[in-house]
Amino acid sequence: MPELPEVQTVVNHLAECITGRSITGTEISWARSIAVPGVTLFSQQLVGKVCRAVSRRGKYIVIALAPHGYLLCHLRMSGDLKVADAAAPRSKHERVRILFEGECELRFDDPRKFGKMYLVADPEEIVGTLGIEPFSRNFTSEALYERLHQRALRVKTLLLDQRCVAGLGNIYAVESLWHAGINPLVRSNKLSKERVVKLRNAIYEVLRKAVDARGTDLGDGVWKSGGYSPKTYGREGQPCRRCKTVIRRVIVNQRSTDFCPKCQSR
DNA sequence: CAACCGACCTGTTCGC
DNA sequence: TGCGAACAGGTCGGTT
Repeated sequence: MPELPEVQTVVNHLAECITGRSITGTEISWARSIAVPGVTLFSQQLVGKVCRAVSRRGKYIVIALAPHGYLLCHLRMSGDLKVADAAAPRSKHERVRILFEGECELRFDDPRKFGKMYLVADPEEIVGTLGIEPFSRNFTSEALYERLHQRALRVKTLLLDQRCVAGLGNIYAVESLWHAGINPLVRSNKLSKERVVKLRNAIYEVLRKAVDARGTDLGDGVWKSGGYSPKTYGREGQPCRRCKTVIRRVIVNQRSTDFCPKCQSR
């Protein structure tokens, strides 16, 4: 479900609500939501810590704790993290609750149970292998070109590889390729410098607009607040927003991939 | 080396 | 209306 813009939306919410608060307890109803360490250690080490800051790396939420340690969370397909009043009714799919002083709690909802939380000394243990952060100054067309040309994968496959660019998922990879006019099946190492410049700019613009819109609303009720409206993703059979050609769908890496056969020809 | 497949899970939608 | 199949925003490890 969540890609970079949706994760950023969660981060903004958490930063506002739990920064400076201290943890008083935990409730874990699905043990496998805790990736590391074990459930017991996780709870023991969390109690008494203070939430120092909340940030994001790729699709990981990073909560810095005082006096030490980091709580990371990956929402995977269906996860959501929100702060709620202790008295507020709980959702059906709540997996972990982290209790704070002042009757407020962090709730990890995750219907499909794919999401994970990590309590570590150094976030690099988890996010160390991630690629370029799209909003950092390192995200240049030169850097992207170099990474695309290191391998001969279909360009969309490489965009989904978090070791290349961190934060893109199926929706925004599809959207970026449409904006850049690049066919998803093209080999990454065959892209010219000019096309990589277009791709870099498309990725940056798509993500920036989606963050501003607080993510995408796909109508399942989870990201209802998200106002980003995909131009191509999920529009198979409908006219291209640019040239009216019927949008087609192919499967790349077992993921649905919508594209315009004319704007994104080979 | 790149592509594919099954796991991990549950909920929703679609076709009959 | 009911029921099974297909599919869903992610990632990993093992095969082809």
